[in-house]
Amino acid sequence: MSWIRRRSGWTSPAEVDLFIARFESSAESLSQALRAAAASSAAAAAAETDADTVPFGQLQGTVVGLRYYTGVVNPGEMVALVRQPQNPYDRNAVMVANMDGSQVGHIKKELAAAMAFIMDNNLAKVEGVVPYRNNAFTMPVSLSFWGAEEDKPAFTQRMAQHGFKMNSGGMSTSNGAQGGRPPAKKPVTIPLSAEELKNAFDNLFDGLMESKEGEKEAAELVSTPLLPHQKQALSWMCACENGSTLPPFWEQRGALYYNTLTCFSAKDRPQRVRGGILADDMGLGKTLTTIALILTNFHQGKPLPVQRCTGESSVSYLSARSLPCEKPNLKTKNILWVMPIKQNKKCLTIRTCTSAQREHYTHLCVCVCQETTVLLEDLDFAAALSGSTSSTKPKNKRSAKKAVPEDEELSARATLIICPLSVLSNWLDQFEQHVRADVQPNVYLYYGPERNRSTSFLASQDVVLTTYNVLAADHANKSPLHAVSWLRVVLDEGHVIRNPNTQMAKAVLHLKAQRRWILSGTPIQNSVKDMWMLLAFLQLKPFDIKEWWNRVIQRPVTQGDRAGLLNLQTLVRCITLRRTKSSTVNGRPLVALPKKTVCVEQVELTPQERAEYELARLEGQSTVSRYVAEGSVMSNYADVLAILMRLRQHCCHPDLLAKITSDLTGVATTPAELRQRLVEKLRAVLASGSDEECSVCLESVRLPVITHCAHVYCRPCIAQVVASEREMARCPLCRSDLTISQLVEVPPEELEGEEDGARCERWRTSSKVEALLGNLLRLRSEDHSIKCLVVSQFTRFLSILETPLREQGFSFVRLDGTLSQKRRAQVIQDFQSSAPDSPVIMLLSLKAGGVGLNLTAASHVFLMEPAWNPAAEEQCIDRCHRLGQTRKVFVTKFIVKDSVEENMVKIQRRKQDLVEKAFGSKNTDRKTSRIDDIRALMEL
DNA sequence: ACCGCCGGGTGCC
DNA sequence: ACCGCCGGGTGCC
Repeated sequence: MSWIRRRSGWTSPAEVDLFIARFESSAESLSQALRAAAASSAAAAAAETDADTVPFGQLQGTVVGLRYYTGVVNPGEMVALVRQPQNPYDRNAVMVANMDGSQVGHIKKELAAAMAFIMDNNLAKVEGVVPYRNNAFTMPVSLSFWGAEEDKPAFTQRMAQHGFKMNSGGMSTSNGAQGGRPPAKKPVTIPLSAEELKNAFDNLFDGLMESKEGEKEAAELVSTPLLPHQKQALSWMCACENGSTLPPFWEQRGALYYNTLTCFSAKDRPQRVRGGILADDMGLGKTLTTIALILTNFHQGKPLPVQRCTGESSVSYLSARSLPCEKPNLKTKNILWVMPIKQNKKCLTIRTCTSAQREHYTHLCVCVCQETTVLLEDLDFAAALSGSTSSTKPKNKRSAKKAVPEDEELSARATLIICPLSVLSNWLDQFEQHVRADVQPNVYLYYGPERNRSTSFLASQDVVLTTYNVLAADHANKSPLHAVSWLRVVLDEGHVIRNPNTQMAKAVLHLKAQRRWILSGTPIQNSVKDMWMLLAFLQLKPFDIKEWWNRVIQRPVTQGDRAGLLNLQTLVRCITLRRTKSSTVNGRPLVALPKKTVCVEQVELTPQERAEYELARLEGQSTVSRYVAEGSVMSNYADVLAILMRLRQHCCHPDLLAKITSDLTGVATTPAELRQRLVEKLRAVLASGSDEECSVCLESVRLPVITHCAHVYCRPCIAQVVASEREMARCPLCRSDLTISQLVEVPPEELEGEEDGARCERWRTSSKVEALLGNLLRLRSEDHSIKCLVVSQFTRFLSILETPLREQGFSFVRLDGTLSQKRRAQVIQDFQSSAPDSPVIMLLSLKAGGVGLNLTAASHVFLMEPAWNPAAEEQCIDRCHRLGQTRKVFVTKFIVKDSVEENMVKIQRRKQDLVEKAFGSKNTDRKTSRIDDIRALMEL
C-alpha cells in the first residue's frame, strides 16, 4: 500500500508508461502517465503525515532540452519532477512537466544524477518552481526538497557527494507566484497555531449558504412541494450544472486561461466541474433535492423526459414551460415520450433517444407537425427525427458544427447514484414517494447477482442506483458501470470514500460523467487530506492531481500557512452548499424540528452487582497501572481495551461477560493459549463498537481479523498490505510490526456456540434492564402510540432485552448489522408504520445501518450505555430527530453511577473538544493523550 | 546558444 | 603539428 514508505525497489507502472509514452510521443498517454506518476509518487511521499515533513532546503537547478517538448511554463509556475528510470540515455533522468502534464524538459544530468537517488529512495519529495524564463533552450528551476526529519542527514550527505549544497533559508510553503525572481521577497507571516487551524478547519463548511442564487421550482414530475431551502439548493445545483464558470483561481488573460496559484496557463478553457458538494445537514432533504435535480435539469433547465404509464389518451406535458406550444390537443398512442422541444436545442433531443424511443419521437413529431404551425419551421428537426439525413433547409452551420463535439455528451441520459447499502432502500422509497404517481422514471437497482450488466440497458435508464461495494467489485472486472457515459453521477454519503487508496475510491474516480455530485452531511471527518478525494472526484482542476493539491493546499494548510488556508476556504466555498439545522432562510429556520430533550439517567448497581464490578475493577486497575509504569500501555492496548470492555459489560448485564475468562493478565505459555486470548480480544474489540470500520477499505469489517496491537481489519485488506510490503510490514494504524501469521480471527463456530450458550442460561435481570423497563412501562401507560428506540452496542444485550420485552407484551422489532438488506427494509417499514398493531420498540444496534436511516416513528431514544464515539450517539438520535419528526424527542442515556461509564462520558466530552479534530498535533501528543484517557478511565 | 564543447582544418608574419 | 589557433557544426536526457 502506497502510504507505507518504500525505501528500495520502488517501481510503479507509471514509469513504464512514461517510457512508452516518451518514445511513442503520444501526448495523451504522457499526460495520463504523468497523472499516474504524480499521484502515486505523491501518495508514497505523503506517506508520512504532513506534520512530519520538514523542509530540507532549496537549490537552483537547470531545465534543459526545452526545444524538444511542447510544455510551456510561465514565470513563477510550479512544475512537476518525475523520475524516468527507463530513459535510454540516462537512467538518472528526471523529467520536468507542467501542470497539464506536458513535458517541459529534463533536469540537467549532473543534478539529475543526485536527484535520482534521492527520489528513488524516497529520501525527499522534490518540488519545482520556475522563477523566470531566459531563453529557448534552458531555464532555471528552483527546487525545494521536503522530507522526514530523520532522512535529512542522508539527504544532505548524498547531495553533497554530488557537489550540491542546499540553501536552507526561506522556503516558501505556499505557491511560487509571488516568489518571482531568485531573491524572493519573504513575506513575514506568523504561522497559524494548531488551535487557530482547528477552528478554521472546523468552520470550513460553515456559512456556505450566503446568498446563493434564488429559488427554483422543481419540475412537475416532483410531487412533493419543496421547502424554500430545497428550492434554493435546486437552483444552485442547476446553476452549477448548466453554467460554465471557471473553476476557482482561474482567470482569463487574453486568449489564455491562467491559474493564479500555480501560474499555469492553458489554451483550453478549464472546465469547472458541473456539480459540487451538497453538504446539508442530515434531514434537510438532500435526497429529495437530488431527485428534484434529476427530474428538473435534464439539460439546460429542461425536465427529464419521462415515460407516462397511464392508458389515457389525453397528453399532459410534463413541463409546459419547456415546450414551444402550451397544450397541443394531441391524440397519440398511450405511451408517449415527451421531450423538451425548442428550436435551438433540437439536436439535444435527438441524440438522447434510443432507436425505440426515436420511433416515439417521430410519432410525436409527426403529430405535432400536423397540428401546430410552430414546429413546421423545424423541418430539419423533423427530418432528423424521422431518421432522414437530408433536409429541406440548408443546415444551420453553427448547430451542425456544435453537434459533432457534443455528440458524446448528448448521448448521456442516465444518472448513476452510488450509496452505502444502508440507504439503498431509502432512495427507492424516496423516488416512489416524491415522483408523481402517473409517471415512472426508469429507476434501475443495480444490485444483486441477477443485475443486468448490459451497457445499453443501463445507459437508457433515467436513474441507476447501486452501492459502493457493487461498483468496486465490478470495477475489478470489466464493469458495465464504467463503460457508460453518465449524464450525472451522484455519490451519496460521499465522505465514505475519503481514502483514495481504496478500491471503492478508485472505482469512483474512473466513472465517466458530465456532472458529478457529492452528497454528504459530514464532508470532512478528520483532516484536510479527506478533501482531496472529493476534489478529485469533482475533477476540480488542477487539484484533481494529488501533487498540485499537496503543494498548493494540503501542505501549506497543515503547516499553518494562512494563504493556504484562505485558498482552501475559497475552494470549498466555490463548490459547496451547506446548511445546518440551525441555518435560516430569510430569517426563518430551514426546518422547524420538534424540540429534543436529552437527559442522563443514573443507574445504581445492586450490592451484588457492585461487588462483582469492584472485583473486576481492582483487577483491571492493577494490570493497567503495571502497563503504565512499564510504559507499555500502547503495545498492550488490546488487553487494556478488553479490561475496559469487561467493566462496561458489568455495567450493563452480567451475562454479557464472555464465559471463557482465561486470565488476561497472565503470560501465555502455549500458542493455543495466546491464540485464545487474541480471539477474545478480537471479540471484545468488535463488540465494543469502537473500531468496526476497516481502515483499509473503510467499510465495515468483513472477515475481521485483529492484529496483536488490537487493530481490526478485513482479512483480505490487511493481507494485501502485508503482501505489498514483503519485508517489515507495519500496521497501517499504529505502525507496529505485522505478519500474517499473527493475525487472529474469530472461529465462526465460536460465534454460534456463544449465542446458544447465552440463550441456554436462565434469564436474569440487571439494574440497567430494570431502569429501561421502568421507563418503557411508564411511557406505555401514558401514551400507547409512543415508539421507542432502544440502542446498544452490544447485540447480546439487545438479545437479553428481548426476554422481558416479550414478557411485558411489547411488540418490538430488532435492527442490527446481521440483517439482510431485504429483511432490514421490512423491519424499518414495519416500525415506521402507524398501524395500531405495529411494533412500538426497536432494538437497535448502535452500528447498524449507516446514516440516512429514517426512524421518525420513534420519539423516545434510550441509549443503554455510553459509546466511545459521541458522534455515533448523535447520529443515532438524529435517525428519529430529523425531518418528518412530528413529536418532541426525548433521549435518555443510562449511565451507571461510580463506574467506568461515568469516566467514559468525561472523556467523550474532552475528546470532542480536543483530540478528535485536532490535527497538526504530533503523534506523540496523541499517544500521550490516549494513555491519559486510559488512566482516567481506570481511575489511576 | 550573443554560450561551451567538440573535432577537423590548419600552421611564420 | 605529440602543439595552439581558427571557425563551423552543434546542442536534453
